[in-house]
Amino acid sequence: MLDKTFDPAAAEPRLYRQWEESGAFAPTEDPAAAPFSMVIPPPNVTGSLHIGHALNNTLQDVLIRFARMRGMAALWVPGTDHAGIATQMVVERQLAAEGNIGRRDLGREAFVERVWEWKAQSGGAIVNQLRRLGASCDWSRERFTLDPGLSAAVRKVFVTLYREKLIYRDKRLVNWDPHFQTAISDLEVEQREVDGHYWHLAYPLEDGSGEIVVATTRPETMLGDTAVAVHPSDERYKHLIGKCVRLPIVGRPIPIIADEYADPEKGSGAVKITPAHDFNDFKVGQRHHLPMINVLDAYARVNDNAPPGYRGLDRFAARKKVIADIEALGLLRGVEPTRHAVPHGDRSGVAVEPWLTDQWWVDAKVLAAPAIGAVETGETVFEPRHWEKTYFEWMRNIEPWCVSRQLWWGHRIPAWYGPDGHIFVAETAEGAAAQAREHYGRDEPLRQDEDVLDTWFSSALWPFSTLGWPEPTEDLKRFYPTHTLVTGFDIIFFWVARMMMMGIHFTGKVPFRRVFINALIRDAEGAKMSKSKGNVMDPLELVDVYGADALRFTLTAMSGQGRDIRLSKQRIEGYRNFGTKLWNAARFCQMNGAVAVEGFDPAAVTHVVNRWVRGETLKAVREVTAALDACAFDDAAGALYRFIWNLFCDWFVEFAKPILNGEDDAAKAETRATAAWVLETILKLLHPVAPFITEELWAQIAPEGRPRERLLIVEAWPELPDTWADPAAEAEIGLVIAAVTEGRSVRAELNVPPGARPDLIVAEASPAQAQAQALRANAQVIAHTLRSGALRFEDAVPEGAIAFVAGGVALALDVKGLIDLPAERARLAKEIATQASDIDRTARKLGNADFIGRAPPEVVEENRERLAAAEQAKARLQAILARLETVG
RNA sequence: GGGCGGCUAGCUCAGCUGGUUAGAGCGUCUCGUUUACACCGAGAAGGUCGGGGGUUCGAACCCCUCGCCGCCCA
Repeated sequence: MLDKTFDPAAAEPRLYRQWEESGAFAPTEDPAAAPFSMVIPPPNVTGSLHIGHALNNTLQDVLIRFARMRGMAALWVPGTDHAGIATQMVVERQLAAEGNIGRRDLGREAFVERVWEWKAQSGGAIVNQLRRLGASCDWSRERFTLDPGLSAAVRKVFVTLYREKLIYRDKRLVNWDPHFQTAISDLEVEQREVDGHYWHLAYPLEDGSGEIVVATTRPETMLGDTAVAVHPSDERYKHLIGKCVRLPIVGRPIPIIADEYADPEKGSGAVKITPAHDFNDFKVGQRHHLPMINVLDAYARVNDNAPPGYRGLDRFAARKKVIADIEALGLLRGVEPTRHAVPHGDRSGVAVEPWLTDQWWVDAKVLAAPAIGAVETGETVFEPRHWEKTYFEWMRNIEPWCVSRQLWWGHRIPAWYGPDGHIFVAETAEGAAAQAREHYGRDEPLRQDEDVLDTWFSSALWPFSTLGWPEPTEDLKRFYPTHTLVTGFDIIFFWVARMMMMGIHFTGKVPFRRVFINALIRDAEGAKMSKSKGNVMDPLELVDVYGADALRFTLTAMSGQGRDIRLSKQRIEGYRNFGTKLWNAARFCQMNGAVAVEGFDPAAVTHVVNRWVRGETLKAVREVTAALDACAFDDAAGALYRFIWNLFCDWFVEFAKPILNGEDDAAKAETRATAAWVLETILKLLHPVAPFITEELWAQIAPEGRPRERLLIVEAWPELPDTWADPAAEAEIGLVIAAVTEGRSVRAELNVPPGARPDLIVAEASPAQAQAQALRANAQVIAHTLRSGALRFEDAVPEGAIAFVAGGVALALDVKGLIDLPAERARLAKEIATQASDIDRTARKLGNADFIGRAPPEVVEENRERLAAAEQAKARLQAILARLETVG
């Protein structure tokens, strides 16, 4: 006998082990099986599972389990990302905490070794956390972005793109993170609103004929100014164009130039130009061939290109000094407070500097073109579709991608420099040496580029590098392109777009057919979860308390498309209860000997309750299947919830009770077998979302002595014939349900004592034959669920009975002496009013010639029927009320 | 400034290509221990679908406009 509740803590680890040991996570070898593959968005190797991972991986697991049960060769490739800057940051912090030296003092080799140690120590954590969640990844294929194979793929891609001139080295402005002393890509920069000032600085004209005032939020950059720009059509300054000002403090003469970048509406209309420290100014500088004077070093301290008094000053100290000096010179023309956006490094949190350096760039524009096309043609589709707009928006305006990072943890760039600076790009040092020999005519010492690649460079190859590319492996042949990618919208640019570009460029095929964008999880108040706010929900704690299934079901049910998820414990608790409900329904089946019967054919059932539930099961199977096919996870969860709780438990189990306790042995046996069959179908349907409890029940409800041949995880997904739809049974049981529901409502409203078992009267001389038959045939079932007495057929509602209408049939509960007359009158009056308003509304509609003329005939007919039914119901109720008046 | 979402019951959300009596869960209230389940059962209350226009026989759904809220990109 089952316990009263499921014990997830005890069962989950056992079940997971069972799955893993059974080999169920690997794709079937069956060559006839259609492939269904996914790659996991690799979490940071040293990270830990947060609630967003839980959502993302639950949805993937739902998909992969669904595919597996459908007999597909289901492969979910797991793995982790080395997460360059994030991981390096953690280890550097560790070093600092230990009072140790910085990484530069430690040296590259020792530092990288240290990171590997940290990876070895913490790297398994997140993978085990995925197991706790029930993720059925094929762990035998687990990959890490720094694995030898994946690293080889990275080098191959780099070298190929270099040869194709799609990767090049260039000196340009980059976003420089002075904290990490590395370049970062545009995507790693976030704009933060900060309070600042507009300082108005006067630059005296060189000829002494006056001054020109410029406004800036970054006065320290004036040390690197090489021009002042005014709008060409700005009458105020036209006469000054071509003249020079003498840059205060520095003393350098710089020209006044005409450029449309200067906005006459802003400030004085004149703008200082610092090409080496501002992206807009850089463009102006290029247009006008201005010198680019870099005045900051890698730490954002003022360098030797500035006057001596400034050298070595931090940028913020330099700002203060510039202001002070300008003021002392009498050139400060005003200060106004302002709030403006300042670019910050997303990891370091410090203001980034536009800084002029040599970096490696990927020509994203060229790679983007076919990636845009693939989504335009629908070769890859986004789900929900509207994310395609976001994708297009970015891809169509894509900028070159800075891929070099001045870090140590990552894929070292496969480029070597000769003594004269000549670049040799090759997959190996030997290859580079060979090129150099060719180039110089002799061996020359080469120096490998110190930099590593952006983490997202290797991530971009993930769908094919994990399958073995560039080797033509079996996996690659069978499982690429992958079927679906499940990820968050926050990495559409970082990751999805780049996989599209690299995938198409290197394999000629899109990396995935479908991209499902899952929602972002927030707390119950709608705030983004963050450690600093202290509102994070640890998925593992939730698993501890409620079980993995409850968390999974909650996340699935709440994953409505394109919307934030507000997660609350209350909700999880509700779905935990749902599991218990199912558990107890199974317990009921078990107590009643409802076990799977060998050779049972649901097609052959005859009892109307069984025929009905068979049809409802068919509907549920269709609904859940269609929903999962469409990634409509919330619909799938909703359909499961309703079918299991509101249909199977609330109605079928109740209907089964009188049959199982009755005298008809054939009906009993059939109902037991049907119940067992529906339950097993439920376990299959629910398994992708709630794998643990279903697998456990699958084992526990197996008939004594006959263990299951297979685990539920590899059972076949239900496919039921459409012929099992049974409109007649549906109509019959529908009437029963309506009668019981209405009857209960009436009982409650009139305070009929709960213990009373009043007779149910079919109060009409001649109800429709089918309906009368239906009620008669289900008298037992009705009596049980309505808690009524005998079912009687009478010509009219007898005195003292409370009448109601269900499914068009006039019914009454014979509660002589028990009813509260005034309450009953009020109830009837209210009911009549409801019908009257419906009649009114419908009649008005039907009275409208336009409606009759233009609405589709079936809609008109529908309304006619409704009107007739309402009028009939109203008439009946009025008659009863009238009689009640005379009685009372 | 550009773009994308959202605004439906006290709360969280469903409502597909216009025709439902606008739904669910939670919460609230009333009743209930009927041998699967109190992590339960039965019933009830609760919404002018953000405001205003328009299209249509008919709008929560389509169009315009305004107002908030959130996110992304400048």
